[in-house]
Amino acid sequence: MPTTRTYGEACPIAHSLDMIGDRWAMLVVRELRLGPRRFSDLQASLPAAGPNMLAQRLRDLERFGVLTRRTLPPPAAAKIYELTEWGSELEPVFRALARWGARAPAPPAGQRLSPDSVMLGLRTFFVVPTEAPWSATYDVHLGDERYRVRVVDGQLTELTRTATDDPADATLVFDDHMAMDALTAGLETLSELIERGALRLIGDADAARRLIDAVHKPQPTAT
Amino acid sequence: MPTTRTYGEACPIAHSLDMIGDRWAMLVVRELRLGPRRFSDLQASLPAAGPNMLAQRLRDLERFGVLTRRTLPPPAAAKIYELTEWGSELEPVFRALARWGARAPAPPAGQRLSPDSVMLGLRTFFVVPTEAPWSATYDVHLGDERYRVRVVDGQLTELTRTATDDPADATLVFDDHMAMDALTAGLETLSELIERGALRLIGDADAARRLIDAVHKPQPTAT
DNA sequence: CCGCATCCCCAAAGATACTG
DNA sequence: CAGTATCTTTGGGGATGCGG
Repeated sequence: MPTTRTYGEACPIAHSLDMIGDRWAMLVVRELRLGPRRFSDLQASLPAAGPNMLAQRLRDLERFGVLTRRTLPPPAAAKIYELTEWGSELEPVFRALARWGARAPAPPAGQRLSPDSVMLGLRTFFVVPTEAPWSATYDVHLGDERYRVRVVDGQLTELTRTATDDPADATLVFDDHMAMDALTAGLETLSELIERGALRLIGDADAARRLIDAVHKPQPTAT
Repeated sequence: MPTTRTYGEACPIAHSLDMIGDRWAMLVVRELRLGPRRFSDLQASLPAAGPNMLAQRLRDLERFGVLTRRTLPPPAAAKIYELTEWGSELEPVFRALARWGARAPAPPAGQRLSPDSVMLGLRTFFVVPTEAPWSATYDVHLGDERYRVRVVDGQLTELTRTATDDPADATLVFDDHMAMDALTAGLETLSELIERGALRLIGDADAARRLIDAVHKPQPTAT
């Protein structure tokens, strides 16, 4: 009776890890946090995981009920993967993990950081303001990627990849998505970025400022 | 350029997983949530992980700053492992993971569940009451294990393994720790357990009831 | 081109035995 | 008690192939 590959515990933590604890599993789920993706999209986002690994994880996660495989209606008959309702409830786990990891004594340096990850940082480190709540829609351009953000009464209610041309209250255009990361990390200010040309702001500048002010990425702990 | 064993991303989630994403790592940390443990304690709690695995993970986690190895002052010159301040800040991650796993469509059945895990469920599913906050200390006996619980103004401020004989306001004695799990899951009530002799209550019965009433373990989602 | 399946290789995981 | 040493097994990483 060799190892059963599960932890064999009724503990809900162990059970969670049985489902999403395998290597790459959480990162696959992370890639679906901003909306459905195709196999090749996932492969492009996670190049270090081979296609076999990806297929394996997608099968497992589908079996557990974390995501579903769906075929889009014609004419766009593409197969997409998307989180189930229950799978999307991993959000608090990501939030806690990201907040913990951001405070690591030895932060990772000089590594890849995708536009998606930068935008997810917005959701992760967004803090609902106790006073002066506001409402606004935003378009955020990160290089070639475009995102739609919606804040209602100080709550971040929407954050998706988008292709719509609906006008937003404010549009933030970053040529380099790392500039946006520096912004959310508090390493640079909106004004500084605009001055050095890393950010173009269209529309309601005050709304843009409110959004950025609500994001507080913690700094590493002193060792 | 062989595999770097890390995800190679600056994303805080990926970085967290680089540190605590390896197999057994999270469960090792879980074992330290109720206080320091010796190597042999950990091995007894995680028998499926061999001593080599355990030693490896402890080394890794120490290197990352999640836990420290410390030698107790004489005469009890035992080596113990305990979470660092930063390591103990994984608590929200465990909370989120446990809450998610508890709602799994296909819950794990008939598997091991340690007394420690049962007590940790108390912390995980404890909800601070919005009204009528109270304060009390508790002794909880789960088979041979004893735990000290402290609630101050409705906040669960302490939950540790203990050996003290300080009298508590209320003492709950379970011969079988699974009875306590059934209680926190809402499958049985305090009164039922007492009636069938699975629970003996000493001291302030009202305080005991308040504690149990504040624990709400969610049920699996309908599929 | 998209969505995998297959194959090979090596690094972790797992089991067992043993030692300071 | 607190691990290390050794050996076997398994799963991950990488490349390639192949049907739809």
